[in-house]
Amino acid sequence: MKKEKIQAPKGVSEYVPPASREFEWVREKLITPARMAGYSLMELPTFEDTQLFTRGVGESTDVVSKEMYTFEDRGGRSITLRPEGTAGVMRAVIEHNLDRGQLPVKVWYSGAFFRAERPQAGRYRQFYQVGIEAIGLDDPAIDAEVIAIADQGFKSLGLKRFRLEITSLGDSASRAAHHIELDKYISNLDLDEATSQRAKINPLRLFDDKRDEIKKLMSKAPLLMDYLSQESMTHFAEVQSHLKALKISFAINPYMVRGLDYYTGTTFEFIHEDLGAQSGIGGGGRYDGLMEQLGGQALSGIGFGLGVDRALLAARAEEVVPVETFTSQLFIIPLGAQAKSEALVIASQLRGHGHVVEIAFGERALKGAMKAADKSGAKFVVVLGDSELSSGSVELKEMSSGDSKSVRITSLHEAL
RNA sequence: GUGGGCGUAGCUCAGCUGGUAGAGCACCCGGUUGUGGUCCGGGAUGUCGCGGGUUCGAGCCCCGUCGCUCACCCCA
Repeated sequence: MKKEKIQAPKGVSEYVPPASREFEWVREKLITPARMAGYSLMELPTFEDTQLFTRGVGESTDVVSKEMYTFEDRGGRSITLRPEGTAGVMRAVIEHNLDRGQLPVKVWYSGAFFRAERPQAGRYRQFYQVGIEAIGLDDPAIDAEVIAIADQGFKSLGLKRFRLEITSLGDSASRAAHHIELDKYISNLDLDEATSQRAKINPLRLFDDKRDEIKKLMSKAPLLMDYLSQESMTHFAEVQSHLKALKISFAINPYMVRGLDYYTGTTFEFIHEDLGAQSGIGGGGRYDGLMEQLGGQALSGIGFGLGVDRALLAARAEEVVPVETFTSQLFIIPLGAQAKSEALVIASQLRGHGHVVEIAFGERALKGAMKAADKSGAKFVVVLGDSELSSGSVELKEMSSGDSKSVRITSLHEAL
């Protein structure tokens, strides 16, 4: 009797061959620029004390208030699957006293994150992000470098149809002054219930509304950009001049809103043009009060999170995903039991020399095995039968040309 | 959480006004004994997402449910 099939939980993204190779490729490309800029790996738990997020990300945010996977563990502790990466990094930096050493602390991470949202194109309940954090520097140059690292990651994938938007959320004094004026402005608008409710939680959200009538209403609203303190303005101007020096094009978007409470100052977003509603492929910014909020020193920080799933969708949309990112060099077809045993030994030795080697297993006929070799994409194939075993040499056949030459088994690793 | 579309072989899909399933691709085997990609021949495969209901009879109709998908919302 056939048992009922068990399916993956709703809305998760998973990658199986052959698509998993594309995923690996994207993730590696996004990580590389961070490594090359001297960032070190931070490998953290996927679940944390719930308080880390309520306190770090902010209870008023949608992410915390309605999108977290929270449960009680067997010891009665409240645990949450991480919905984002920065809070966890801060917690670990504080816990391991990394902030007591040389600054800045520069780390990168990569892994799965969880949000209980309604799935749609590019939005999953378990998704993958690559991120970096640079902690303990106020220098605008580090802001530019962080942005440049993300930009480099996307460019190295071959992406072209994306843009960078930046803004400054200023310091807390700037925001407080603006908040009062914005509230005053919004209170005079005629809004529906849901919208005014959103405005109450975060008035900046209205700037992000997609409806034309709201856009129109908000077109004369006071902008945070106009309330920036002298310091914030200077900082932001320097970030921009660094970006220009780096030849990274950007647009200032004074309407940009980020959904996490900790952002301050420089804030940015990478948006892809071919992705539909979920077009943000990466984003980040400063979070100058976060560490203190979590019980650490009052150190500033800046970082980003890049969506691996979305970057892959973007790469597919632009058709820049390499066709074959994995091919073996040699495919060995053994004929007979003794040859099979010998094939295992030869393959093992060649792999020791750094060659990618596959063997035809099972009892397939030679023709079938050749087909398998062809499909594996292997560059070379050898047939290993009785005559080869006794002579000690094989015909090394190049699949693309069909040419072959006689090679001693013992010197195969040089011939490859 | 709200709304729209969809769910038939591994994949892409067809299936007329209800009469118990098909194509292409992929896969496997073979085309005389140990060499692939083309060509030819043959073959396996579906509880038609799941559960109810209407009917003599349902892949086609109705209800529910699960999932996928797109948008709102939110964001990576």
